[in-house]
Amino acid sequence: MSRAATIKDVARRAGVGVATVSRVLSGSGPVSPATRDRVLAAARELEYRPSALGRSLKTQRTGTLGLVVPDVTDPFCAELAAGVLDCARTFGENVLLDAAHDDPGREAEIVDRLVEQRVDGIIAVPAGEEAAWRAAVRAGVPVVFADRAPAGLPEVPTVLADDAAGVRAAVEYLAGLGHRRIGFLGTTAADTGVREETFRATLAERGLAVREELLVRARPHRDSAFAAAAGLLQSRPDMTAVLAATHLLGEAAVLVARELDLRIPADLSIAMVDDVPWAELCDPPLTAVARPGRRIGYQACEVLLRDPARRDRSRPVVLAAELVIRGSCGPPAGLPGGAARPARTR
Amino acid sequence: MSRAATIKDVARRAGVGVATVSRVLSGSGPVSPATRDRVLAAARELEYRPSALGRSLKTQRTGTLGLVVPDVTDPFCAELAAGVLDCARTFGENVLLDAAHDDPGREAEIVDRLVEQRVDGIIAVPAGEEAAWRAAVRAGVPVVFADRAPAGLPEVPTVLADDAAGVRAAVEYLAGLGHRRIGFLGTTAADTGVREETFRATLAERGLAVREELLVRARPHRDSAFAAAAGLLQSRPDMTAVLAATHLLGEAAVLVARELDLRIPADLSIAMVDDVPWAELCDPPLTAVARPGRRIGYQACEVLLRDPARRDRSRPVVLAAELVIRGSCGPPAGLPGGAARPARTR
DNA sequence: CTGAAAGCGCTAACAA
DNA sequence: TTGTTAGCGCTTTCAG
Repeated sequence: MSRAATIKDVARRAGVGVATVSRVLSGSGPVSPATRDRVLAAARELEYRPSALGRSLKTQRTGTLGLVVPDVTDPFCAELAAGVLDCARTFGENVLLDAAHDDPGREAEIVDRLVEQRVDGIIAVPAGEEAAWRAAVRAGVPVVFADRAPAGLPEVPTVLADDAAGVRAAVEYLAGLGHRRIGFLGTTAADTGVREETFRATLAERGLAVREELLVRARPHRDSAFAAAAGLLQSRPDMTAVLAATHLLGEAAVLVARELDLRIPADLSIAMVDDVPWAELCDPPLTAVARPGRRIGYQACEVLLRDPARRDRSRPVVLAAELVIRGSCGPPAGLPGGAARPARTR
Repeated sequence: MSRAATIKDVARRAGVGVATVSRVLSGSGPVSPATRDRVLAAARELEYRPSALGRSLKTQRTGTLGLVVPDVTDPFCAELAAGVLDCARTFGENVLLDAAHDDPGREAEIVDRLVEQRVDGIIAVPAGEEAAWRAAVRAGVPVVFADRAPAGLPEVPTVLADDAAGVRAAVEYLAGLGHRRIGFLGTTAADTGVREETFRATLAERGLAVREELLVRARPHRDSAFAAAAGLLQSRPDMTAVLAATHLLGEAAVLVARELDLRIPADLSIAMVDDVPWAELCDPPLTAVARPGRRIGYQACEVLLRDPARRDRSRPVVLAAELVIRGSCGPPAGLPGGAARPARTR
């Protein structure tokens, strides 16, 4: 294997000009069947693979787009990425992936590299700081936000899940079951902000008092989630239900409850946002707000690629989130169906 | 925002030649401090971002590598991808990702596109067919296999988990607990082949008979996994333990056991290969063979990028797999401690 | 220390 | 219908 064949090699071998080879291979322009065959044959014999580099340099389109997520390992992000991949494929686009790990500096660096690579566009689940994204937009790279959007960039098209509706459904479900003292496990990160607000608002709508001591916020890391859950569950034995605003928080709640020997849902009902795979495997299976990660990714990609002209100037696309009811929630102890079980202390 | 600035614009603005700009920005060659400053200033004022396209065309290196996995949504693949991303970052390489969904045709198509993009190398969890990979190798693209490798391409460097050791540990653990009738849930896909072989071999080593009726193979899809698990658990009530060769199969086993009201581990011990997140959330938590997906990805990337010369001609890198013992396995019913145990041990 | 110029592989006018 | 040619933006000799 010497050097990869170039369009020139093919042209020479087929006894035609490079333009003809280009025409044949890209299917543009008129070519006589005879020459077409000769070119095709030459290309095949040389195992010619056109170089995207040359083409991109000329056409100013790379046929690849950037995808920036916080963490590929997170099930929601993975679903979202899968959606992007699906859609990109239908458009024949490649996907350059990177993880920013909620670090604005790292995110800025990634965006920088994506711009250097001259991607045709970027789909991002942004870490929050808008600086990096302003830069991308200024650089002329189309950007679409997915799942969340930094404040201050309303002109960037966005595809979101209807978190508010999901949380509202969950809280109403819990309240409908008879719960009056419902806890909330949130984070200090911006994206659980609307979840908390909606939690408060829904409680208020139902005439339930919002008890600040039942609302706790963890930093978005495993340890912190666990600590927050432990603190809440241990210090508030009168709490009969809890809503976790993320699957990490949900996981923490389940584990802490188990450690505390709380029976679910008899002693404590648990629901969470994000219907990750383990929700179903849990015992009892966890009630969760299913947010359509895959569809969000797919749509974000579609918004980016489908007629870029109209892309801007529209309000966010909001996709429905659905409450998936499983076995982790029940009436609070003391209510019909709940009282039958012995009340456990601690 | 008119047109993105090019190196020419910067040169003109700084009053120097393009070569000087290139030298300054790439840090190569000697430049007087004065001109360096002028160039830097001009670049900053113009918000100049060098184009990777021009550079790549010239240098014949794109600074990006391809990553091909079966499915980004699979927790193991996601971990592996995260490892690749980590390592690629330390080398300043970008990662072009795609999912082949175990479809050889699709995989071939992906490889084709990667070659067109002139990636510097490809890391793949291959679907099995070697044709596509031969083509890549012939095209002169360095390839490294991760987690599995198609037969017939021994010259391609490979990074694997020590599945055999992991399975052996699991079977010995089960046998040590007193189980004599251990079932095996495998797949028709090649990668669970060594797991099955090791399962048989270990049984034999311990002087236990291999009962063919306790070995079942599913196609690598959710439904099939479920059907296989249901078939095995329902028809073999005398089986006291089962080893699932993949997490999908493990999931199926857990769900079916629950449906059948089997107590775990009192009625049935379950262990599986791949320590996915839900293993810990399960009740009881599942004993599993933890295969280091992240490290596999990291190492595969390292092998690809770190001194490419010595890359070939070495045997596979094999990373240890560890048996993580949790609560899903216990002595079989009928043995001391087996029958007496309460259903919900941890 | 710096600039001019030759491509890298391809596409798209423009000619023929 | 086909060939020639001028770049796309960059790096890299090679002179100066």
